[in-house]
Amino acid sequence: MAEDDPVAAWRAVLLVQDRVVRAIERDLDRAGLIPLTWYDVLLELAGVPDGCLRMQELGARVVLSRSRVSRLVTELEAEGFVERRPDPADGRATLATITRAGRAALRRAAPVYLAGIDRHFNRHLTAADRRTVTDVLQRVLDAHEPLLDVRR
Amino acid sequence: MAEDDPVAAWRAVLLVQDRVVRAIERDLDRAGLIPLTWYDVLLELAGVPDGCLRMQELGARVVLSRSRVSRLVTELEAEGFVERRPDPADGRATLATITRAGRAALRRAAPVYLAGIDRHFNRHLTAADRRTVTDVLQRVLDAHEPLLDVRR
DNA sequence: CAAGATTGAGTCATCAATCTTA
DNA sequence: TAAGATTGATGACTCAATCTTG
Repeated sequence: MAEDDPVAAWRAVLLVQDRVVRAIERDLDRAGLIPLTWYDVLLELAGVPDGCLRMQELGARVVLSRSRVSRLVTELEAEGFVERRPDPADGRATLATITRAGRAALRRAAPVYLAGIDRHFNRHLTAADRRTVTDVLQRVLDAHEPLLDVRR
Repeated sequence: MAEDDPVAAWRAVLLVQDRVVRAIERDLDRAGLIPLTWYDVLLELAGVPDGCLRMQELGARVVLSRSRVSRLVTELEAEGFVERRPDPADGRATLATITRAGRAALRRAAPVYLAGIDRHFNRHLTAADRRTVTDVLQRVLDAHEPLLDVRR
């Protein structure tokens, strides 16, 4: 078995990300729930005390560009899951706030999302494996963005 | 430190994939080399004995849909990096074959690509970490696609 | 009819330019 | 002048429908 392939670990990350994301998206779609990008945005907002974040902050926490987040928030607003309001502290900034309906949609999707992560990913790792993967990849991430922590 | 977050390891995979892919794409672009999707396709073709693969096989090895691969091969063909020919064994199938020019383009991009993987990913892992990540994620992959091996 | 590949049409995502406020 | 956010234009990607051969 060739353990010395310098690209194997990286290829594994690429392939696993692709297969697992597709699987979870399929699960959510089949259950008639919100798409994964909506879930990720709502989850970030729900995870912060006031339920609101500046557009920029939101973009940094998610794997999407600022402009994509802007369009996504427009869609979420149309659905009543998020509200936009100006930041009182800085007139240039916009705060996206999760609504009660947004939290409800998130709550409905959560079981399927968590079950998906479990079934398509966690199930195949021991607790120790998960810890190692988290720690190791956190170090990679630190090199790219020192302030981002994968643990919420 | 909260080691019990059931989503942390998965989030780490998501974020690392995004940050590292973007970094490598930027490196290739700055050096005036082929884009990452072209690299991946050419690499798969170069890695197989005859330098040719059925479109379907190619799609399965890369993180792209069959239709995307079809369009990509059209672009690569226009550039002279790949040739299409019918499979003599099955008239329905098309074989994509890497050309001499394709191998040359791959060879030119390889140093930047490999340096990117090293600088943006491998550098932050010990050899033991890499092995663990590879083995663990290979198990996840096996559950999705039993026949795909991350080691070439 | 099923398998393999390609194409038409539409969605997703980004970059660069623009608008607004600091 | 720069920072924050949005929009116009464009490219990347996918799904479903189609064409061809087994």
